[in-house]
Amino acid sequence: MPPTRRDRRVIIHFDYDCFYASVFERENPSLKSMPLAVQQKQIIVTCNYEARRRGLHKLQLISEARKIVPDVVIVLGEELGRFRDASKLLYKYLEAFTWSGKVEKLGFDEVWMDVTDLVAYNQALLNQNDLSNSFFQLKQNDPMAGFSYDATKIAGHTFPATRHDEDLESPLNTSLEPGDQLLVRLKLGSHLARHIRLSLEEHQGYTSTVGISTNKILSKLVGNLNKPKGQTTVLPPYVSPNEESPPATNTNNVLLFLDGHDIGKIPGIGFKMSQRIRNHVLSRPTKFEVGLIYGGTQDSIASGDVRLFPGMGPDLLEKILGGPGSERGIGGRAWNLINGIDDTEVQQAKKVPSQISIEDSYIRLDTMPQVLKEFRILASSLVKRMHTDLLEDDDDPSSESQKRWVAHPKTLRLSTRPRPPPHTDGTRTRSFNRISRSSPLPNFVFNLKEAIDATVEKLVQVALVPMFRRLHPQQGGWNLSLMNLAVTNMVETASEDGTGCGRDIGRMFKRQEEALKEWKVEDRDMPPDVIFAPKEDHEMLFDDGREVEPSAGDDISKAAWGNATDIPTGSEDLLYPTQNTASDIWDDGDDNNDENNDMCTICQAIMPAFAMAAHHCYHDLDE
DNA sequence: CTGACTAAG
DNA sequence: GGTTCTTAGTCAG
Repeated sequence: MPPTRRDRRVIIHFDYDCFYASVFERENPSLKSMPLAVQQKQIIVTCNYEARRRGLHKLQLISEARKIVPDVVIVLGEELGRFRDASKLLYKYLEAFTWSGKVEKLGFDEVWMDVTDLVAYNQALLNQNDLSNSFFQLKQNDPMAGFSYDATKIAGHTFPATRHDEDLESPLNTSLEPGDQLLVRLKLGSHLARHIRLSLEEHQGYTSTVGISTNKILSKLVGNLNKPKGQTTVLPPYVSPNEESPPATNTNNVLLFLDGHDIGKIPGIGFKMSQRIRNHVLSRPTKFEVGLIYGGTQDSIASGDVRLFPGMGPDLLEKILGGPGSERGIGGRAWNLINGIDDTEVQQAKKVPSQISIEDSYIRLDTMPQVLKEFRILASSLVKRMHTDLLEDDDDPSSESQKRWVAHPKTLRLSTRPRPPPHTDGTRTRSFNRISRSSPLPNFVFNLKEAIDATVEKLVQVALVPMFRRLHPQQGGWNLSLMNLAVTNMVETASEDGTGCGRDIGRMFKRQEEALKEWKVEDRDMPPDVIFAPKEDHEMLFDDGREVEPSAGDDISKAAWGNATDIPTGSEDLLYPTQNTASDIWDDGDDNNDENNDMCTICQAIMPAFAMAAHHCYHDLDE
């Protein structure tokens, strides 16, 4: 039994055409007429359509490409900053069209927009007597902002390309069957999509390929039918008329469209899942060429083969896909997907990423000096990324500082991909598995006054080297093919503009944030809820306080920093009270926090117990 | 919370 | 499952 459809939304999916190449063409328009390829390491990650016309394609070896198109222009695309910037700009441009703010990015070059509200508004505006001269209003409060369009026609391509059962040119707007209401909304959606797509090209210089439907997977998949710079709408009917009708695929455009796709092409069904499904449907394991032979499997299974397989349904899929480690409810979700049902919302933009990571791959990385060198390179990029992505201009006139952290990652993670040592019989079981260790992120990385190189060096010594030892306790023998550095576990800093999203979570922490604001370090460089205190065993201890023994601060010695010149010269790395006494910070509510406050034995300052360790560190370093 | 894994571009 | 580099999410313990 196929699940019930809820086609109440209009979703547009944007995919910028050969995005990396387009970024370079924008910077240098003369490239547009030439075959252009973007290189990372030894492969072409993307190329423009002139290059494709001459036989190049994505993920091709550079050497191969040079043979096929000797005069190909190859640009290096390993620095992702320019792509990130362009992606952000285009995202902001698209976001401005929406009323709901439901705009979701996938990677650098894809965006979904939920335009249900704009479409509904403009549907109500239609004049049934003059549909061909309609005006699409882009703003609710400005009847002049918008564009003219012919509401009797759909804009761009459709799936199916021609409709067999109904005349597209003669729609009525009201009191129709649900399917016809859907047609009207998709029509408006297609005109809006075209307008935005052409605006994007005219004003930003990027062409895109667009899909229009009622959910995320259908809009994404259908766009692929006409690329580049095309758009495609999935036409109704989205449901089969009724049970006694002929085979569903004749009358249900969603299934007609989806059934032809390889099962692994359905978004959400990746390699592992499609392999397990294939194994079951073919009732034998899919055979891979065991060696290095390229070509994969010749056993490809269409989505329709799966959907129509005897006994297929959520329960069977649960048996196939379920088990330890699998997502709960995966069977039902997969069943929905192959039926073209995806009720997941288009997510509103998060202002802060939930993770920032930097990685590099290596042919051979097996000595500590090499590792240290790469640590410095990676950590330096990471700290710079944190600056560009997590700092914003501080418009607070009462402060002279210009930047403040919008979020503080709490965790630092080091991942490596060890190359498995050649086994006894010489067979190398190459694995691409990663292993990782994480630790609290030291506060000093938030210090904007220190030079980046100094911050990086400290980070390497106090955090990365210890983590590396936990990851690879052996003295040698390892050889890494990849290292990745990440900061995760973002804690958003309370924002003053009341429009900040995540009010529910904000409310939870509001009281704590308010209280801790007073404990901020100069220029608000520091996270309000994290402190650190060096420990005697050359490892750093970081915590949110309540688990730190009050005596921890006594263990501090300059030796913990390796050498004296690395010691922070001032109090910049430490938290200390700036204005209020601690008592009025913690005594504001029904919670009884009195026992959390302590007085410093040296300077008599009152502060939460958890801050005492760091505070003592401050005194110790002054000696 | 940590660490492994899956999926996506 | 492969190429590169990155992000997001889920699950077990």
